[in-house]
Amino acid sequence: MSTQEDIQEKKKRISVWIVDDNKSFCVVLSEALNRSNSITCDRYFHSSRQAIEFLETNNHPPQVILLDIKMPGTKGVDAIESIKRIAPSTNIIMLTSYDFDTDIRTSLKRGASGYLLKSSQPMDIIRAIQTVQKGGTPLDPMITQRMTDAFIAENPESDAYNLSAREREVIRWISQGMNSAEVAQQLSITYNTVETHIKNIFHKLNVSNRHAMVAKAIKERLI
Amino acid sequence: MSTQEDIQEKKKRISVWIVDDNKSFCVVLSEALNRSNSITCDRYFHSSRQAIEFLETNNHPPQVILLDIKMPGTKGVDAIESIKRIAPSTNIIMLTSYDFDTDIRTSLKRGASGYLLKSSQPMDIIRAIQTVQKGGTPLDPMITQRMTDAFIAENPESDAYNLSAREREVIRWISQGMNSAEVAQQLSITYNTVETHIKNIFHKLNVSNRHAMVAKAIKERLI
DNA sequence: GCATAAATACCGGGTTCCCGGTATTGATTC
DNA sequence: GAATCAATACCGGGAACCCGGTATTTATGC
Repeated sequence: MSTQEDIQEKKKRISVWIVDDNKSFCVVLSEALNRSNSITCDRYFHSSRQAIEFLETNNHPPQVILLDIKMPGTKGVDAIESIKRIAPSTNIIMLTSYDFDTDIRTSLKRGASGYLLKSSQPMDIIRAIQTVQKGGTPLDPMITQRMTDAFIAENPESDAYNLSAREREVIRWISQGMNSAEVAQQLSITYNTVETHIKNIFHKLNVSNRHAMVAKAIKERLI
Repeated sequence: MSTQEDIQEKKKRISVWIVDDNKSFCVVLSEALNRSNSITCDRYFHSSRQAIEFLETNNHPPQVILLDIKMPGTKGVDAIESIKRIAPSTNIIMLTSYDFDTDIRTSLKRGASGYLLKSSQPMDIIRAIQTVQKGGTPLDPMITQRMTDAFIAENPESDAYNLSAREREVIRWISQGMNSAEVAQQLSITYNTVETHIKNIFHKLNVSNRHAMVAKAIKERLI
């Protein structure tokens, strides 16, 4: 294989880190991942602390982190927010040996992109990494079912901000690219009212400008 | 059941429309959906045109539309963009009897949120509707696999706009709520450079302000 | 070596946004 | 009927954004 092809190959591969206290699990999984031609497992860590420290001093975060939920020291669930703060664009897939509803929910709430059982086949994990890079939410079917049942009854996070229908409507048009004047015309209300709605949304979502509002609304599916 | 409970019950249910030329399929599926306690199938249409017309004159779009991909007249794939234009927040799940890669890709590109085989059990469809409302992407496992294989080799849509790594980085920080000055500090470049990057992104994404940029970048998974 | 593209940097001026207020109406709730 | 909330509306000023330029350096490609 020539150097050029080699570089091209590397570019295509999805970069992945593993964070798991079980050393042999890390070795086995990283080898399996590297055998696939779409993923490179750059490195693995045996504690959240080590991974976060490396992330902070290094300016090349991976595209995906596989994060064990149950570890000595900082728990996986607690590491999510730190990781997301340092590397907002890195997708996190949680790995777990057991399945407590609360942990699943907490993880997804804090920014994890997926949730898999450690008993999954390497092929399933590879597929999950690919899925998450394309924007999907890889969840073990067992977990999906459990989540669906548990989540659907109560109100999801989406309702936590108490946005009114009108406010959501304003966000929708704003996210289409309209400015306040255009939204006003669209909704047949005055410019001032639109501005008031936006100010109220800012408070409810705890943001201070439109782009953050749009980002939060889309990411948290408020609109 | 009292009236209050009745109203509360209705509020919780996910509103769904079915668009499928097969009349008995519509009847059977809508009955199955209504039997669940989480979904209300408000109405069904036997052509995309009818559904779109109703959507235009009515200001209560459903939360989810199940859309057959193969219909006489306007094809399901072509209806997606019209539906998304009228009701941007409505999630669309495509139904299909067959599975061509191109159709799957086109549908997702145009804004569909999921893709199911019509041979799926009603229970699977119910779960898919719930999934899509929580932000997931329900895809039939058969389809997922096919997609993953086909998509991963070539560059995904995300590359169509030719955003540079630096530009994506700028969008990421902007979408966190930072202003240009803060992004400049974050990236150790000047305010002017950030503004230049943003201007260039505007051109590439064909938008004219930050909130549209953020919305597009997130929706099309550019960041 | 020359074209192309990415990343960097600067300027000026018009527009829009952001934020602090205040206030009225109508519907719901207690 | 008082309180609360959503939706409506207005004002003013300072900050940030948008857009039209121009320009240099470095890296990549042919």
